[in-house]
Amino acid sequence: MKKKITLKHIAKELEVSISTVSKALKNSEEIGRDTKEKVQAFAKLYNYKPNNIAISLKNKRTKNIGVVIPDIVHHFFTTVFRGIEKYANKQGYNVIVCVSDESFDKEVINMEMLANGSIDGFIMSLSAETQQKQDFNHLKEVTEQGIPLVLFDRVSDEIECDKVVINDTEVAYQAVNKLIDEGRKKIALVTTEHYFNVSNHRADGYIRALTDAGRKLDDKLILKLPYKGIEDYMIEDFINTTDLDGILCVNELFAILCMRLAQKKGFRIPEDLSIIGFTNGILSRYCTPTLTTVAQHGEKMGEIAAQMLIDRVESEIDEQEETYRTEIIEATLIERESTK
Amino acid sequence: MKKKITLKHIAKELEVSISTVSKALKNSEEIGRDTKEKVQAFAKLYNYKPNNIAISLKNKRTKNIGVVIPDIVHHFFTTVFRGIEKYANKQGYNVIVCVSDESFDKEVINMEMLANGSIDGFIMSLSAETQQKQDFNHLKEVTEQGIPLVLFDRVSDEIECDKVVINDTEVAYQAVNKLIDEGRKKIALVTTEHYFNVSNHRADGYIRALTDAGRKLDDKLILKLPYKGIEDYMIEDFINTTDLDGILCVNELFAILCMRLAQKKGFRIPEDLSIIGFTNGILSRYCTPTLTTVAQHGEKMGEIAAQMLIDRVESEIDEQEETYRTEIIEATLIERESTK
DNA sequence: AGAGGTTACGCAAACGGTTTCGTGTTAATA
DNA sequence: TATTAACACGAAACCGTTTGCGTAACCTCT
Repeated sequence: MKKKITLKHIAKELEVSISTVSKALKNSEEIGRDTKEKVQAFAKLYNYKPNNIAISLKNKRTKNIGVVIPDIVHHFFTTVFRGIEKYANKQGYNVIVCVSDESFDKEVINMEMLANGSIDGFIMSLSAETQQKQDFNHLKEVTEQGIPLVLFDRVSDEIECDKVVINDTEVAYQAVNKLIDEGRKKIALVTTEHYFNVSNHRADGYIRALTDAGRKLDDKLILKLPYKGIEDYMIEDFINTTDLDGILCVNELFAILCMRLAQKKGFRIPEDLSIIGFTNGILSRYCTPTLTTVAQHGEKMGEIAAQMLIDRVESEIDEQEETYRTEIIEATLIERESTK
Repeated sequence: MKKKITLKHIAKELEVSISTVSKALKNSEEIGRDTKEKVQAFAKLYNYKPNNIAISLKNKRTKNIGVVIPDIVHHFFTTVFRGIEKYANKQGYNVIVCVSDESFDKEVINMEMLANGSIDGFIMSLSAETQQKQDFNHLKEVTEQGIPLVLFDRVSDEIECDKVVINDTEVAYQAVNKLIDEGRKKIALVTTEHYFNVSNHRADGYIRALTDAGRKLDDKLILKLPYKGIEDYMIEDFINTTDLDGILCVNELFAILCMRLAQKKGFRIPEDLSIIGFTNGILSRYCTPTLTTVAQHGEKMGEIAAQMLIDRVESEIDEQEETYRTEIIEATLIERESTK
């Protein structure tokens, strides 16, 4: 077993001091040609690589970024993560992922674990429970310690930090307008409980589109589903008791479920019923009929979040004039077979 | 901005030595009651938390584990990751994820980045390119340095380390037998290029099942698809030119594609054609008809991999008698609508 | 009162680097 | 020949902890 070699080993072997070795490896002008060559050759031979931890301690910079997301078995979050990882890696950063599992407590614990020096900054999307409780103290503590934070998708106005979101309201507005243009008269919204900020924005778009078109709003056309533990009957009841010919769903799963259950009831899609979902995931592309959906461009979102974070991390501490940005990514409607 | 407080700050403020503070916080018998209380109160007040990096340097243990996987936007890998993260977190470990993107070079670079002290051990699944090249030097270097390594799913016999796999051959055998029991006469196999070990094992099961049933093997019934960049025509040609009534696909996507394109050609599923896939992902559950599939129990796989790794990491270095285990997880066939 | 034992704390090394500053040697200059 | 600058290198501090060991002060017992 060849244990990792350190500066000390090289120094002893070559009978020079540790500082000489360190400088020689950095090609410092201070060190003579011969010594440099000798040291560098030796280091290469033994495949010397400086210890990241030691460097982190010295520099007070870990080159790690912490990502805390509610779920990892989830198409949207993984695409965002891919973007983060891609950009971060390019900049020489590694990514530590923690999954909050939609739990407030886990989110807090994860952040505390990471905030004690393990990472240079956070990229996060709030857990369902955090959004519900509206308790953001753990985030505020972190930012007060001077640790940069970038929030994406599930954000909150109460937290002052950089953010990346999509134009939820506008794109929902567009989606509903598409349904209106198709001639749909009874357009439903299938959404989550109120505490998800994105769902609310999408609902706003839905409402605005209908009112702008001079339609009456009808509460019976809005179905709120729990985030976890959905049962078929919840949707079936809705479909059975409601007269509708178009649905906007705030996520992909809702859309797929609606489509399946509507098909089961004999609806032809898109002839009798148009369906539009959010999240351009794998389901949307491979279900039958394929699903018209809002692409959130998660990968781009991740890249931008990572860029914002790393910029913050690397900007000299003073120049952080506490002026935070919110980057808005333009989502796009991808038309497929579930609409006309 | 409240910067993180250190032992040194506490020591100065309380006019004691750093070591006294350290010991007091650990409730050492060496320190007097009064001092301990004073220090602990002060530490709590200022929310002192020891710096992870400093501790890592001291202990030569980071409490981080490195996960290198080919892809993150991929159901199976994310479920495995979830298992890893779950177990690791419970044991106080954090997880650094690097995505090799099926590239050998990225795999090597990622491992090198992490191997310089950032992590205590690796959990990996080999990239496509690595399997193709059969070049495992980066893995051997890591293990020679004494860094524990656990391979899952995409493993290789050439690497000596702990492994977690599923009983691919047996479960493929079972799956094909199910098709035989259904009375299928022309059972096809849709697989990947040869260099994926799991595909080969699954192919073995396919072949064994057919030969055990006294069937003649027919090369025409085997379709090899590229791993990326699949075009519809590749499958359509196969379906058009081959007489078949049953298909075993080595992954979920292949199964979904076969199903879609067969349906398009007028096949009724499962009446005319039975399809079984691998990976019990979201597609299998929500496509129409739902897909009979082999559940690989990724989460369990991840948990076991993490457990094996952490056991290794925490066992005293000497007792590693170089006796590696390969844990085999029993995959199970989940029957749905795509088979009778 | 002196020996011996506690008690309660501090010193310093160590982990593996980086970096500032000091210094001995040599060669160039006056 | 004495002065000095350039060169090449080493000592030591530092990042934040942990921990073995030394020791001053006090106590107890004879």
